[in-house]
Amino acid sequence: MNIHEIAKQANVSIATVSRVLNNKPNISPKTYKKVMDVLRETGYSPNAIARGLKHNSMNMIGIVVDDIRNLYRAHVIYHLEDLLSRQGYTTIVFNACTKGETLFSLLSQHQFDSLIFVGSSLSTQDVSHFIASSCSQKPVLMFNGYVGLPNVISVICDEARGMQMMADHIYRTGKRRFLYVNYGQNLASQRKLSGFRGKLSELNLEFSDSHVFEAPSDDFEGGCKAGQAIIDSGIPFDAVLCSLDLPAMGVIQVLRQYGYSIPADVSVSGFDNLIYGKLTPPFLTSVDGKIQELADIAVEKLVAALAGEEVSHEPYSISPSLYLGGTT
Amino acid sequence: MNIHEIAKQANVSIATVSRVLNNKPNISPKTYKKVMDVLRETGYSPNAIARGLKHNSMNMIGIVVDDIRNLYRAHVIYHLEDLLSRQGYTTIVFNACTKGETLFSLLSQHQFDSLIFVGSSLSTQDVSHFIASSCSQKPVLMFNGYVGLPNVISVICDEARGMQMMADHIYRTGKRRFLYVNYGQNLASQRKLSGFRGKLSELNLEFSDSHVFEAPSDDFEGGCKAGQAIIDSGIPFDAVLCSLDLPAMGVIQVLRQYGYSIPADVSVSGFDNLIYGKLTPPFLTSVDGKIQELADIAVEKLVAALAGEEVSHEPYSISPSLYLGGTT
DNA sequence: CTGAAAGCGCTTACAG
DNA sequence: CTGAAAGCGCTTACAG
Repeated sequence: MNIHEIAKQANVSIATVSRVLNNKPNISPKTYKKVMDVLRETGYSPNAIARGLKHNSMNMIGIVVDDIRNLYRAHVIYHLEDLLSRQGYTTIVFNACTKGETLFSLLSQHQFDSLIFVGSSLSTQDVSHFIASSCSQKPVLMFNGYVGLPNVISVICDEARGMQMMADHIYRTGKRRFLYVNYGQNLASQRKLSGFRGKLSELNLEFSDSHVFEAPSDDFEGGCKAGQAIIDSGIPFDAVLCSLDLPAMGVIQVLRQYGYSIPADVSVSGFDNLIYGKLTPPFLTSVDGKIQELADIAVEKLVAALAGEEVSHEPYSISPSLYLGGTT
Repeated sequence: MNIHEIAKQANVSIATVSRVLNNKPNISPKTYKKVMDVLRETGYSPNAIARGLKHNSMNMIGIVVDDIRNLYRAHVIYHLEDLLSRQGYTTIVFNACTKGETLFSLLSQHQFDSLIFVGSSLSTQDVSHFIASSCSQKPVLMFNGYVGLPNVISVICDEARGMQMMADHIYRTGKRRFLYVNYGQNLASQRKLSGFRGKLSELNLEFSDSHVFEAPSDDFEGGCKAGQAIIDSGIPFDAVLCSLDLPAMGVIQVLRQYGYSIPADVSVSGFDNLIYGKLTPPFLTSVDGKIQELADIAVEKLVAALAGEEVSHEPYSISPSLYLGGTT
């Protein structure tokens, strides 16, 4: 069923059918009705590919994410898809972790209107090169990431500030000996750690590299190992700030095994405020990155750019908030 | 940059460029090299939309899911995307929960090669009607769902069997007074409950409708409320089987508050074996639906169907396995 | 207000 | 082995 058949049945030209289909002006009511009736009868829906060829766009936006099984990212993708679909865009998610070398070739094969990279783990040299060489003509969005190119919009959560707020909050509860559990080396983790360091020095608290513990993985298990390392280090402490929720759960687990009471003996905090921290009380105190709000802003800026508006390429940053659970 | 420019630069016809692009036979090595050189120089990549118009397919598969923020579904989507992209298909995820009335019109606008519905919450009359009326010519896959139409492939986890295995396991640990926490009325929850009932009657254990408690939501909170209802009912019990992991966590939480020791006084089990149950010991005993295995089979069948092979429309079912944590 | 025609960027018989 | 031409299903100036 194509536009020619509709035209034949309605006794008009395909141009007229097309006009009805696209709500163009200058159609006589009689003709409009005649075509509409056939459209309804046949349940015809126009071929999006042909339409896309004409417009050189299928209103599709590619979203690249490391691995959607991560709950934070699943939330981001969910909101981006929701907001963009309301604007008439279709989103296509690529899990970078399964693509390897083929990722960039996949991305260039499609005629995407725009690309979104979710998570600072994707603010890499490779991605930057790719955008510069194959994607410099269309708007690109880094969600919680940054790449210094003129066509790239960045929206980020001010993680440094989040960590400062958290350290400040825990300080006010009376704790003074802070440890830090980090995971990874991407931009987000660097921002978190530097915010934390800054606040501690502002508070005149002792802090050195030996107070930073690295979780070997960004999950519960990784947190357990970091917790064990903390115990083994023999360093005295009464607060452990973690750069992610899941490792924080592991840390709590190990500290409890060693007889520490949370938060009486030790305060523990996470980052992202995911449901993971709310499955058993006391709920995990965490930094909330306001995913939905960030997604709102991101989509607004991207849609403006897609409409041809000039947009600032200064990274736009929002301040997170604190979720106060029972672990601090 | 289009095929005409490449042809001009290489001094051949567009037909020849197209042949090189598609690795067609009957090209002289000399011509091949000439074209290849230009292709490489320019970094040209063919317009997928134009190609799609010719083939009337862009090798795209729509995936419909209620809400990708659910971890079980995120895992399913992840594996489907991975497997299908290896077969050259691009997947497009629609979160049905945000689409409302527009879902079906969105699905028909695109020229998808196939549609996948993930989760038994989508095995509805509406979906069935839609497939019958607008999608009867292409293969459709119900992932852990079922619709009785000739072009629909179904792969399902045998949840009834999973619940039987779980009841049997708990029975062997000596428990005799079973309660059940249900959520929702979809096919999966019905299969779980009926499997559970069947096993109990086989074991000659007392069981009635008053032993089934409904979680008002499929999350931790819903489980807490079901747990409270169990306490309030005054019914004696030493095992609570839950139809999902998250509510099981809530049940455990409330039972602990009332002084029950898990699993000494009460065994509690979940379903799906997600990470939620592994954030604090004892880990939640749960039924593992073998998502990855199911996805493998699903994609294999779908790809066969897309290649035109006749496939059986009998639902294909795999047996889950038990993950034995510390709550039973 | 309506239609004939060109064209979007490819692929693929067909002819040579 | 290669090219000219038709055609995929639309949209959109252009002419009337």
